[in-house]
Amino acid sequence: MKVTDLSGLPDGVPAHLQNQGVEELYPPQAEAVEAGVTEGRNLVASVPTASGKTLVAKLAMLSSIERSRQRGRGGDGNGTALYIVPLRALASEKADEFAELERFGLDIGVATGNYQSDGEWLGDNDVVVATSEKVDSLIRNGATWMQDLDCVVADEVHLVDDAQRGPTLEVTLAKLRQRLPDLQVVALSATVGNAEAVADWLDAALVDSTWRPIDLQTGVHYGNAIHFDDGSQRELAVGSKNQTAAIVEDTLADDGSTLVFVNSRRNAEASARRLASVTGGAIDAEDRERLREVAGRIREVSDTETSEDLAAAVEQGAAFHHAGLASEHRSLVEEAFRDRLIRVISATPTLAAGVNTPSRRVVVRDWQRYDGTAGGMQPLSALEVHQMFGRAGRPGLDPYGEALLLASSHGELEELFDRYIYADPEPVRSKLAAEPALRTHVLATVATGFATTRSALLEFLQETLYASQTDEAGRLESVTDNVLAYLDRNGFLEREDGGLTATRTGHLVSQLYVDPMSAAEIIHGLEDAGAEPSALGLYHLVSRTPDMYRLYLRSGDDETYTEIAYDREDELLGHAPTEFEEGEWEDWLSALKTAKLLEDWADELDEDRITERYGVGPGDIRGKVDTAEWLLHAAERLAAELDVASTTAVREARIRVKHGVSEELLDLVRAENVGRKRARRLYDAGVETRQDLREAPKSTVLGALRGREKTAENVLEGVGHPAPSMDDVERDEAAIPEDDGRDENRAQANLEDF
DNA sequence: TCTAGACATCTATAGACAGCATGTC
DNA sequence: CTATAGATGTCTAGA
Repeated sequence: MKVTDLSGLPDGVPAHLQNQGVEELYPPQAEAVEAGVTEGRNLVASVPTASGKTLVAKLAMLSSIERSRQRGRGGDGNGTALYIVPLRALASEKADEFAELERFGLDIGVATGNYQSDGEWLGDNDVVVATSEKVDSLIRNGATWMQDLDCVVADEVHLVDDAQRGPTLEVTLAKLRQRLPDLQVVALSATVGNAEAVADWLDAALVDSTWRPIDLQTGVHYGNAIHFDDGSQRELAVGSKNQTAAIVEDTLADDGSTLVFVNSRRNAEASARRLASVTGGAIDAEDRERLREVAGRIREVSDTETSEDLAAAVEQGAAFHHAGLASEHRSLVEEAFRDRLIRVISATPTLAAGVNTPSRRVVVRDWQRYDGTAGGMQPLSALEVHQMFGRAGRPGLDPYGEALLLASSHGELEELFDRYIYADPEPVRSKLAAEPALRTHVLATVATGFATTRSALLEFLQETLYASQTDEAGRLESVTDNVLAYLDRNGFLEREDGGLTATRTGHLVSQLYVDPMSAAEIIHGLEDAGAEPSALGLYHLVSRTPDMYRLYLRSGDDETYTEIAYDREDELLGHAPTEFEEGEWEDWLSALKTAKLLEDWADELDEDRITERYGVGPGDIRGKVDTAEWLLHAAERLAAELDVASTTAVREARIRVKHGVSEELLDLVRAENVGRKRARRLYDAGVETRQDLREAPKSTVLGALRGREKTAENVLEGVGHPAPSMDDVERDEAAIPEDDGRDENRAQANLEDF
């Protein structure tokens, strides 16, 4: 099918596609059009990565907007298309990709937790890209523009299988469909075992294809050769002993790049270090210079050990990639890899699910992963491995892609072929009937008035994928009843003759988007607290909710934190478990460890000291701080609702953790361009408030900011200084901070604990 | 007695959404 | 209950 054959699209779209070099649709795209995506028909497309799913989505959205415009005749059609993604990083990536549609008069908006273009004005956009949680939250908070949706696209819909976040996507789609009977639903999925079941659930046509625009060869490396799926073999030059190194070397000889997937952060870092010695020799002077530049920018992001290790590897053309990295680190690495500067990345699965980083070769080095709940190593699913494989081959750039597994014995070679090369991906199974998932969604469904009786609630749940998949008729009902009882018991909703009403607190909890169990824990803690709970007490309280991903206890931590638990017993809120209740006690301690990290951050301890002390990466600090801030915001609202005395203390603890400063700096950090470090330097030089900043001698400010004129000007400008110019200002030597020395002192008090 | 290298033992384990109101080094 | 890489500790042979 040619693009010129397309109809029902805004004027100029086929011509625009031709300009981009698209003449002919890919076979799965043509199938989608034949199935009616451009005519408002529901569609499930189960196709491999990079086989043109995005164009299918664009065609669906463009045609639905065009239809809406026709209906609105004359006026600017007020319909909207919603594109749901699983990750925030993907939201901005997709929005950038859709930006080209602006030439057809479409506005693109983004809505995620940390970035929202225009509140209620979101509805003025023609296309909104959002995470599933954000969409759920928008529904809960009654965003009116959702009533005007014409088309919703759910990207990576196979993630409904995910135990934590899958139910959100599932319930969100079910709600949208129930509320808007004419809504067109397009679901894009990786190839899965039961795409037809998903299609049935959504009353959709199905395109189920394994077609790829670029050849993908899969195989297993064993001994000194790669055994491909088509029976062919490739002998590698004898050189490195290490399997991964041998493959990377071989790829380099062909001027290609390699993506190595491993099963832990530590392995990713170690592997990058080793592979750096392989890539280091293959880099010419010009690339080396550019790599040094990238390494420099990496070092600027933070001065932690992780940052330094990464920069050192990057200088050699290698890198690691995992969730402990700051997001700036991640994007620098991804960008340099796409620019073919970095030749090899050792990564945890972050990269498989995330943004677009294709590579000539993909090596799945570790096919098993530690899983504490299963008691040991578990094999990856075929679906996961296939997703990683899908990163192989850059359409239009590489002649082909290769995806490899590594075997260390002949038996393993055969097992890998059976398990991953020849195997079909697993079916998608809904995880909705788990209490944690239903807890939050049942409350939201009642609070938003979607269901006002028990039977209406059950009827709604019948519209989910879970209901269409289960044979156990009573299961959903009994879990729902458990959940209703829990919500009732905690005062979030009331049951009367089968009628369901959310209480005020219940409404608030639903809108705050926290797990009702988190809210219950916070409420108990706050009721137990006096007017002045300590910051540590509050950090501990939010750290032990199910919404906080706690730090692991490592060997020795047990004693350390048990001691702290007793030392600061009276600061901790709520009912403490005893040392003999093993599971609970351990949970209490890991929450305490997390709380200590937050306290250290709010006590202005240096980032690198924190990463060292808690064995985390710079990205982890950011993540914990973010989550804590969010939960403390919820706690603040709950405290106000309950009218307990601690509201002010909660707010202060929240703002301190947000900025990472102690109380005395709170005024300063509110100034533009002033963060925890600059605020501390200014304060120590005697500039203690924003008012001081305007009135203090400019030489003092310049000295405190270590003589950076431009920075000093920006800071003064930010607080409305009448004459921010630093021309002819001499820095005041007395105000210059003595670097490092002071930070060490500040850490002292805490160090004694360790 | 010292040291390099072989060998044994120990240790630790992926990912990341949400509210709200504005701005890091 | 399952594994494995890397760090650290211990042993041994050779000087």
